[in-house]
Amino acid sequence: MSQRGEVLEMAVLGLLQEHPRHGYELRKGLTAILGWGRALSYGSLYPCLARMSRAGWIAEDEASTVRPGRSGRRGRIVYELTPAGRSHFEEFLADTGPGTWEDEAFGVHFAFFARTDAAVRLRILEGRRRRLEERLERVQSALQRTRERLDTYSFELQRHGVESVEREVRWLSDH
Amino acid sequence: MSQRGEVLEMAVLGLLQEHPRHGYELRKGLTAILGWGRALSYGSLYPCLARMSRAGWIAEDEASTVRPGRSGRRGRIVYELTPAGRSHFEEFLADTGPGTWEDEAFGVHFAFFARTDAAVRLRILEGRRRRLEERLERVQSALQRTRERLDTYSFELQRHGVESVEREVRWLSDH
DNA sequence: TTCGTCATGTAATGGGTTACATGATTAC
DNA sequence: GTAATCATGTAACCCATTACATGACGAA
Repeated sequence: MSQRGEVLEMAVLGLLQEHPRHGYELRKGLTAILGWGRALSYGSLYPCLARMSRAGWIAEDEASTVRPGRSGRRGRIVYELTPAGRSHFEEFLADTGPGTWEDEAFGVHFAFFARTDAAVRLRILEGRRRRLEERLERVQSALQRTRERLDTYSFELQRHGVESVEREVRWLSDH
Repeated sequence: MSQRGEVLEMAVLGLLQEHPRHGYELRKGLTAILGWGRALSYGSLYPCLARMSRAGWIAEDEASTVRPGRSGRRGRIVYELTPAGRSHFEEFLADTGPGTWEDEAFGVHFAFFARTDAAVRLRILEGRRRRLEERLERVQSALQRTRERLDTYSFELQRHGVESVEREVRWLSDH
């Protein structure tokens, strides 16, 4: 569970857990959570919402949804979590399995840390740190094995990357 | 030029510019340069090499390539740069256009900074910094506009990300 | 009246991974 | 002998972006 591809879906569920939102509004939050340089594209977002709606995780909030043409207001489709969607997201939050520590999945877990059980939070953080340390080791041992010195710049790029996330982990450990 | 999708290709050219290599060996360097968490997959690498070979940027180094079955050694296909490939890569290195500063393309530029003209290097670095600053501003203004406070964690995640690259830029500025 | 933002969607494309298929060599 | 690593490749799939299509609303 929560292996791959579900990252976007989990981020949507997480945001909708806070309160109902329509797609255009969701995008802002998603763009921040996913933390790719660019904004999430509508070509990804809307098909994803349609899929999740068919899957029964989210549903239109009839009360706040506005159909275009009718009334003075703009058309917008407001989604809310279904009970199924809510429990699916809880499962995701509680999951500390291997897939959890993939970069993207970690980012989503991280974004909803405030709503995550403290014990689970720590396990995820520790797993993340272990993973980053392994990564650094692999890079360093690859460097030594081939004995073929990587460009200093590339190495520093790698090292800075690992370092910065480790700083974040430390920052989180202090709360 | 160097717009999209050429990232992997440029990294290959850059590594082959140092000395001829076969695919399996290239992967190690590519994995480090591209700096995704995971290793580059062969399903990406080999088709890419075939494409580049057809395009005339790289060619088999007959002297060191070993066909399987013949002789006591393992089969391996060693590639070298063609003159066309070499000049294509030089063009890429000299390019400081907007596309240059996309995250991935920047990583490749960065990896071959040692072989890049100092003036071009500075322009690329400055552009990168400008881009990162814009990114930070967008994040912050989005935060203020919506007045809907992002989860503290997400915000710190963003901030740390930008910060760490800024530290890298500073580090590079000092040489 | 024109431009920026709000708002939703589809179709084509791109560029990667995974899973599969194969086989030699090296280290234990 | 058997497991890990070396070495190359293909086909199916995943999941994103880009380009396109449409239209209302608010502000200059």
